[in-house]
Amino acid sequence: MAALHGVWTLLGNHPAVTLRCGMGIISVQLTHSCLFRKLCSSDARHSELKQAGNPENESLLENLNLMGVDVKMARQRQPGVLRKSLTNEQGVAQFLQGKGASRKVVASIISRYPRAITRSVDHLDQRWQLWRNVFQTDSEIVSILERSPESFFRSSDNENLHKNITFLTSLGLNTKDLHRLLTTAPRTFSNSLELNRQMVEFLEDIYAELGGKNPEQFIKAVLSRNLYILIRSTKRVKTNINILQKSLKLSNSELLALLQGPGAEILDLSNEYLKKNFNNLKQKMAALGSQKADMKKLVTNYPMVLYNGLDTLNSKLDCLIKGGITIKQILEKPKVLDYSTQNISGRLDELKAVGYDFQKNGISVLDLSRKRFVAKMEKLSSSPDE
DNA sequence: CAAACCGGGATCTGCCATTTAA
DNA sequence: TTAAATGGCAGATCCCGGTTTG
Repeated sequence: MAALHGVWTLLGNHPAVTLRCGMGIISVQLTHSCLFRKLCSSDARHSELKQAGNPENESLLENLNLMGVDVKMARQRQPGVLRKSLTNEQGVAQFLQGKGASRKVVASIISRYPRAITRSVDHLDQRWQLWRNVFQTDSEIVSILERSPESFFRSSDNENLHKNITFLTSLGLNTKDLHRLLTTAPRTFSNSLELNRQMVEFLEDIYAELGGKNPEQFIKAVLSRNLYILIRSTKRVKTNINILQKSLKLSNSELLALLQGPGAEILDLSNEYLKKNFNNLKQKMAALGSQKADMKKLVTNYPMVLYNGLDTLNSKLDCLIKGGITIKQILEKPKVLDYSTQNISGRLDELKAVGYDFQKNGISVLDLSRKRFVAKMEKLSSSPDE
């Protein structure tokens, strides 16, 4: 059974097919023929194993076409919507256009999240008002809708949305925090209140376990340092915290400081990615001849180092070393790793040309903003001796 | 004055699987 | 049984400049 399931997963991406073909042994045959028919047909619509009694709504299709909706995309995403007899595509389109969305944007929204057309105008009105509690203008909301239609439309529970806003406010997040949070991770709004609450409670628990005394500020610190936390699973965050603690052998207070400090920024990374980067960093550091303690120091001061993928990080380090920078210097100024390899190597070249002495002057020049760096270079070239 | 510190901006969705509702 | 709702996942940095400090 498990094997079968695996096979279906591998064959992939046709949950509707799988379901409709049933779960029994005979169904393997059926599944194959279903897939076969699907694969062999040029026009998915007609061969799609649509059951006899439930065809797509032709007039709806026509409407959508007229509106410029990519029907093929819509069908692929939410086939059920196209079979509904009652939809509100006109109302939704008018509503969105009234808020400043262009025809094209509306079409794109519906193409990417067809279920949008099942919402009533009243319902949309309500939802829009709720979003306006956080966003100052309609156009801000429109731009988020354009970016991520799903964030706005996936849930139809306005009451839940309202509770979420109340909840987030109750955590002590001010308007600006809220705005930042929802601009960046609009899905947060559509989470169930329960899900958001679970994450917050999970963080509070961790915090208490580690002996923290001010949960409210901890939550605020973590959420504002990592706006994606609330759209991650507690499992993921939990695992990452464990990875950090185990790999670095942190004491409670060290971990606490890390989490409410810069460490929050890497909590949303996928577990495997974090692990991989950790291992790579460990190896790389060892290869460069630094101690275990250095690793701890680096990650503690600058957790973002783990955000860099394996290749990126290695090439950055190599580039610095090649330019005559020592690991010791990098450990003192890990922020240089913030910049792209390109940027770093460009600067190294420029500095080399004027004979900059890193031993004497340190490597802070490397993590200046471009403007500041240019100014610095001008000064250096006009008075080459300092 | 420069260096160091620090937070924030851009953007981070679109898909799949499972559960719930009708 | 189908569609709706919801949870979860993979993906994989770079840069700027205001403010504080020395």
